Amino acid sequence: MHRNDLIPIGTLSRRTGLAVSAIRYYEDRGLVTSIRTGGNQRRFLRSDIRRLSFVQIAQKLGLGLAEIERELAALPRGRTPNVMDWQKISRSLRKEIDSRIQLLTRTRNKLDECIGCGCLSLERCALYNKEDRASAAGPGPRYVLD
Amino acid sequence: MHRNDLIPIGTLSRRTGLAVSAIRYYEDRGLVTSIRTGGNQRRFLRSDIRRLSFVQIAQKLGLGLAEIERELAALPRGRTPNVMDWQKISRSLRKEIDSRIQLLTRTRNKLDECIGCGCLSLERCALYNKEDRASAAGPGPRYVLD
DNA sequence: GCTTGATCTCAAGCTAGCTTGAGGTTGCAT
DNA sequence: ATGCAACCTCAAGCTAGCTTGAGATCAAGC
Repeated sequence: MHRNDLIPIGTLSRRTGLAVSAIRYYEDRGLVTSIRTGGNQRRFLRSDIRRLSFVQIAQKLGLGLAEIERELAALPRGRTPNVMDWQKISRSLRKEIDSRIQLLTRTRNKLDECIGCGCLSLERCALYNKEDRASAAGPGPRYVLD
Repeated sequence: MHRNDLIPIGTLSRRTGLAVSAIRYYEDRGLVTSIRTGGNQRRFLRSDIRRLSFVQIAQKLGLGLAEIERELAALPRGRTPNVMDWQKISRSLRKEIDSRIQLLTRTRNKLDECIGCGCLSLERCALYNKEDRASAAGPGPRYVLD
């Protein structure tokens, strides 16, 4: 509503903790959009602070930028997201966390069995049969939660 | 128990599900070692099947190759690892899983609070508010991430 | 008006973790 | 002894997710 609803990239950087270069990269990737001033400088909406915060949280959960973009697609276009919008998308994220916890728990249980028999690599080991590998595939190197 | 204990890279590939090129890469990285035949072909120990299986499991948990190498350092050198060795290293992996589950659970709880107040997009939300304890750590959604 | 810091574009570089391709050799079955 | 799959090395390429650098422009305080 006021003029100061538009913030330059440096401010967005400070408010999100993201590097300016990262924000520009995200814009290229379509994760966030900006308008330009007469002098061709980017101006973002304040609500983009939250948008990029969401990106960071989702990333920590192991989602790739493409997946995050898909999640963000649930947010309205042309209107600043409201409480309901964020609730909806947050719940989606919660489901993601739940499934990851489940996967880890299953893996842990299987590892427990394998500690018992010391097998770890035997064909019959529950941890390592083909069937299981398919279902457990996904996270990859991005799945680093510090 | 003589020649049979040494396997070529293709066999190791089939037994682990890893690509031949990946195994060679791991050898370059020092995750596994081999001896050479007179014709310069690699020969691995049967126990390397288990070693590489461990690598894959650890990778799924989000560990980088460098970290995995550190874990593997716990295995004996010059002797084929026995059940006890693998039990020990498996337990180490189990701890890793536990801590990841804990982190996810904490994150989920915080996200729940935010769904409860519908705040993920509001300035006063504990997740994003710069003025509360989250801001002490600096900008960005640290409260959820840390 | 001047200076300084913030911003711009575009291209290239970087880490991780591999794969792919070219060109050549080995080893085992027939 | 021959054929061919499996093996070898080395270099380059690929995806993801950015960063860095060059060279230029913009915006704001004094």
